[in-house]
Amino acid sequence: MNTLAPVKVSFKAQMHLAREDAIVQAVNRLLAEKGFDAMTVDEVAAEVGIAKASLYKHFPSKEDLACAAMVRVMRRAQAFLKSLPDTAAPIDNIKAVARWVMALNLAGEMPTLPSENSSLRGTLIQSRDYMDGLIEISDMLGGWIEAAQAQGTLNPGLPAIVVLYTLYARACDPVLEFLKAAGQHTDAQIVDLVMSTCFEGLNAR
Amino acid sequence: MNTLAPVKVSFKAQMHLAREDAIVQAVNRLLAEKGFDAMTVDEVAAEVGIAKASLYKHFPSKEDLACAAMVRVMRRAQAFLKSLPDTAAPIDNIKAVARWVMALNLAGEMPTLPSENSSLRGTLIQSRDYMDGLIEISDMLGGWIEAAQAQGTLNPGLPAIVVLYTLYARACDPVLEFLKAAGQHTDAQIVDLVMSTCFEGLNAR
DNA sequence: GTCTATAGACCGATAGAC
DNA sequence: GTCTATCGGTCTATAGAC
Repeated sequence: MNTLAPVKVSFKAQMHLAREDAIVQAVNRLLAEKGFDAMTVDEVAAEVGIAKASLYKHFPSKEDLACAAMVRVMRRAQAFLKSLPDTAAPIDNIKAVARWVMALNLAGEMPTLPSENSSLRGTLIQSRDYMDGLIEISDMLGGWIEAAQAQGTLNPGLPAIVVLYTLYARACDPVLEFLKAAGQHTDAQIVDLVMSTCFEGLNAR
Repeated sequence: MNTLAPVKVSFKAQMHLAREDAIVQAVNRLLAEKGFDAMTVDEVAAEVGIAKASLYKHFPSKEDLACAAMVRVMRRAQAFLKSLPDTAAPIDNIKAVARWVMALNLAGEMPTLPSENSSLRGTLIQSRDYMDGLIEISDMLGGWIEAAQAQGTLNPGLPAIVVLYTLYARACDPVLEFLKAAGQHTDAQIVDLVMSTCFEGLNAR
């Protein structure tokens, strides 16, 4: 590092980061739109408007590309979680999170989780950034879930892990896109409907 | 057709159908295990124990292969629906269907639906067999849903289409495999838990 | 002159099709 | 068992910024 020209270095680094952010945003969108397998590296390069070779200056593989996008989503979720008031009722925070992820999904910014044996899975679970984020999010949500169950606002008969997984699954619920494709409801109405089925269930009350 | 040897022709046709059934079963299993994109035609041939070329004697493309498997699932669902008593309460029939598809999922026999813009979608919606089955199933379920809402056993505030899509989505709910992977519950317990979250919701009642 | 990004050709492997 | 297309990944030559 040339300490006599700190501005130049900073500027270059800034450019680098800005481009990296543009790349990750594009990957995030494509990942949400078509999934990991269907997304091609050429598409990503085309969408960002840079050469494919330049992509590999930033990320060593397609998996790392997708991983970076997943980490970004994770960080956004962490930021949202931390923005919620600790003084609020845990059930309200849980519902706020559910609404937030559903809105993200409807906005086409929620990558589908690679539940299956994709090559992505291996990269993700080896990524410290991803796993740390996932664990922190799970811990925060888990705390709220148990608190809400103790307060009698969430069904205490359900294991907390079931509630947690259900919330994760709702983030990628295909019902959202089905209803959007049906075109009979606005995005806000769709979120309300799925929130209702998720928390109140299908039964009459 | 040689009408002087009807037995032989029938035998050949039977063999043909038997092999076709073996193929479709294998495709069904692989489709459930890894999804359409990750499934390769070579795998299918290997699993059935026939040459890859032989596959193309039965099905013109990978999409048609998968389509046949989807039609098979659809037919099984239709058969199950028709086995349910018309005299039963509609809500009971709906829940029986939900349990049945969840069990199918846990048994590794429920192909993941191609919600995205997969090449499968096009083939499916152009398939008369698939679409007819889907429509008939949707009609039967839709009738039960509206009847249950009229009886006050299903939440009448939800559009019937939302209930229908929610049931379809639960058939492929990743929560099932998550809980199975967690290994803390038996298949029966998992079905009970997801049935609870689906119909009673996460809220305390 | 040096560094970096670009464009585009290129390679190898995989997998669908026949 | 062969053909061919696609796609992840690499390489080289050119251009431009400093």
